[in-house]
Amino acid sequence: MRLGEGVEWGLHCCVTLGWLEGEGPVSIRRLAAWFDLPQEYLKKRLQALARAGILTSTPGARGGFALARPPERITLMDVVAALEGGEEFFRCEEIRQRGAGAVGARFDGPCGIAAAMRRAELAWRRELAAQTVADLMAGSPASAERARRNYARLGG
Amino acid sequence: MRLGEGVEWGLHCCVTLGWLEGEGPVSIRRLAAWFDLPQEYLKKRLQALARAGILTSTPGARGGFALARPPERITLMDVVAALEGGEEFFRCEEIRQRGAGAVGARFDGPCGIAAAMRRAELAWRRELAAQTVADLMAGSPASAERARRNYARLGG
DNA sequence: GCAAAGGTACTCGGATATCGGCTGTCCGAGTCTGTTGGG
DNA sequence: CCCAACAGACTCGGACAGCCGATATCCGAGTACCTTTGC
Repeated sequence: MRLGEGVEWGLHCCVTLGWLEGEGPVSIRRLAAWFDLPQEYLKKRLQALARAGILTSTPGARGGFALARPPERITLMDVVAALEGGEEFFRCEEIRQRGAGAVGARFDGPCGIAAAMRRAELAWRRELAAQTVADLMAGSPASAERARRNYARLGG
Repeated sequence: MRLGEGVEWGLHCCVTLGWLEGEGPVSIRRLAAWFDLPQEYLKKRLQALARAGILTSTPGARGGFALARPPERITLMDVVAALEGGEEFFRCEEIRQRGAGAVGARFDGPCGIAAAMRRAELAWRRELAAQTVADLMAGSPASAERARRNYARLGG
């Protein structure tokens, strides 16, 4: 099992957009050049973040993407759910109700296996929800300064 | 992102094998009939569990699969790792080091985003490691009795 | 000087191609059990 | 009665096909800013 690359891209883009706050919207072309990523596919992923209300997108010349709210109010869970669809890892197909093993059984309560997997999944989601983009920005303070410098250079 | 169905199959098989302890090895044909699952593919998944030391497989006539250790010592993490490869959800591709955004940067420490994702993933793994097959067996006590009855009927 | 027209840069959404992994099936080889036949 | 040979049941490992989702690209349409043109 594996998360899509779009999660890494989206998180890095959110952090960078946080650092570039105040510079106006950042075009997808610049963001793709920023991380050397395929422009068209990165656009698709950021559009998903915009649909989820995490980014704002302004069309037209000098348009682009920006954070829709302050980075303290964007959790990693928000980003992951927007990019991965928010579905659960484990989908219970209720195989306990099928086949010869189910003969004569009553299935009142929920499947214990599904409940156990859900517990683990909730722990994951809780941990993701406890961390925000602002935390990630604070993780490497020197980078904010460099981001502004590099963005000015890229602007040409 | 989604776990393979094999995880659900493997967990249900482990619980059932726990209930049928003492009946000798259970053949893949019976297990497939037990849950109405494709026999050949289920075999592949159980072979993976055997390679991981969770199940024992005895060849020959009247052979089959059985738990390799008492169910209290088989965690959900063991089963998931054996069936899903134990790789991490999030693989950091170090895109922070690529493109125009990386100009003039030094990347001493680990990537903060990777560290944050790893924290969440560890919470998931910890939760899975805290639950055993024995816990799942205890979840529906009436089922153990029924399992033995149905297994005797299936035996013919 | 000012307003209208056009060009440019950008996003949005859909359509399409490609690739890898999960699902599922099949087959040959090896191993153990139970039976059968000869001494 | 005993031992050897055989048949059956089962696992192991590899090879292979089909399908779906992730990745990647392209195009037409819409929108905002900027420049040019005409008065």
